[in-house]
Amino acid sequence: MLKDKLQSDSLGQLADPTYSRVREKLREDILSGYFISGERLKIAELVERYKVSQMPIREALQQLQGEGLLIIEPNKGAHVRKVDKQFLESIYEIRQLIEVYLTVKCMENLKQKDLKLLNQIQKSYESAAAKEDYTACLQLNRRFHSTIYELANNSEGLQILEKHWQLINTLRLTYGFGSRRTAEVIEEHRAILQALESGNPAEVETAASVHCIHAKADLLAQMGDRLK
Amino acid sequence: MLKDKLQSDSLGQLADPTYSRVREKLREDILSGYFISGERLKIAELVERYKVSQMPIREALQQLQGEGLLIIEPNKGAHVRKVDKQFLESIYEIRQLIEVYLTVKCMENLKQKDLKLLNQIQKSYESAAAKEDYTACLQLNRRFHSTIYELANNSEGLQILEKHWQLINTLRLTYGFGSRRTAEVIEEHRAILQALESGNPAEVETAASVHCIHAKADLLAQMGDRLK
DNA sequence: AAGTGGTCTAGACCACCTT
DNA sequence: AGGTGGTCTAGACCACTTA
Repeated sequence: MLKDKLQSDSLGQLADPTYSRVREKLREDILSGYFISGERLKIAELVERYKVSQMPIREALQQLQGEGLLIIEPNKGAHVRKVDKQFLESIYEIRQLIEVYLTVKCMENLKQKDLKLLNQIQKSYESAAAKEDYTACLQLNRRFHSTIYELANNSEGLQILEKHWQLINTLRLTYGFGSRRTAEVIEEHRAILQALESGNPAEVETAASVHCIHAKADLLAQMGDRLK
Repeated sequence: MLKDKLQSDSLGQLADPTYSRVREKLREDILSGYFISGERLKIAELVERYKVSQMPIREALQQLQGEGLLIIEPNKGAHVRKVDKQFLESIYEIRQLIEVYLTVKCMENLKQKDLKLLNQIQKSYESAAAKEDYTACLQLNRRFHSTIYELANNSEGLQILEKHWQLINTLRLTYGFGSRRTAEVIEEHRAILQALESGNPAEVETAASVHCIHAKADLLAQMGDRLK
């Protein structure tokens, strides 16, 4: 029995609901610049473009509004939020506050086995980087950080950082992938690990800050003139 | 020509779209404890309860997921997020980070006319408090802070704080309104204003922190045993 | 293997902005 | 007043879970 409906990806997992796929595609189309900043998104056009009906489109729009990429006004529709330098900087400023806070706070609950796990993830990252497997790098990078954040026991902060991740990850995939920053990332993660092991909050704060600032600078540099 | 459809509120403004009204009502019903923590919300039930069809329900659910009150899993529906002490504390921790940051950062752009406006808002607050007009107090309190936040030029932080406001405001309206905290709020706002006028960042940081910590303590006290 | 409940489609309705 | 486009309803479809 052939299920031609399934548009499962190469990982072989089941197809997501339509609204999820539309959301991903729309996010890409906004961040890649297909839709112009400030443009009004008309549902009829999107229905045409993505070949689905209104409901999944609207759900996707709601979700992207939650991510800050759209502004929806009742009875007036959705506008694309300007993704300019100022927007990205505002996100990274907030990110830094939260990342540093959570990384320091995780020390309260950090056990030996957690440090072991982090070191293990780090090792995997380093070997993925050596093999130039950047997809694995992205995933391991994320796992490294979310392991730390989850230890901090702060659901709100975690949720905000997850939201940002969607956005940043899409930007990374759109503009220059396989960043040559892997070597730097390895250094910075090592510094964070070492600081966590030392148990010195000030050291952790510094290491986390540095990592975040560099990540921001790298992304902005990669996007370069396409911004604004 | 009678428009019996309009369920406009006492302020005389036009009725919001159905999904907005459903969202507000649902938020109330979640925060007031009508729905139990972790309960699965079935669309059919909500259709019954709010007397509307599925689409506005689903849009409201999406938006509340964005606010962190719900967790939606594809093909599995929506669960109510536990609104317990830990959840509220995680929100206030993040709030404090952002509030303090934005309040300090607004100093970069703060002009004389802005200080004048803030003093004016503060004066209005004090006279509303004297008249025990708590609805006006809530609004003026919000205006005081959003005026400051907007000067900080950080759209992401502003958006997060707005999101929190929806939640906190609903909690305030649900549990003990007309808080006896107005006198304290007046003092704390004065301290913030004075710090801003002094131009001393450390002083601003302290004043903003204190204000946020007290707000949290007050809300938790008001909710008291109803938490957990 | 049936049932429950989330998801999608098509079309009607109605608010807002033109002429 | 007419048109454009957002919003809502009803019912079909289909994924996931019970027995």
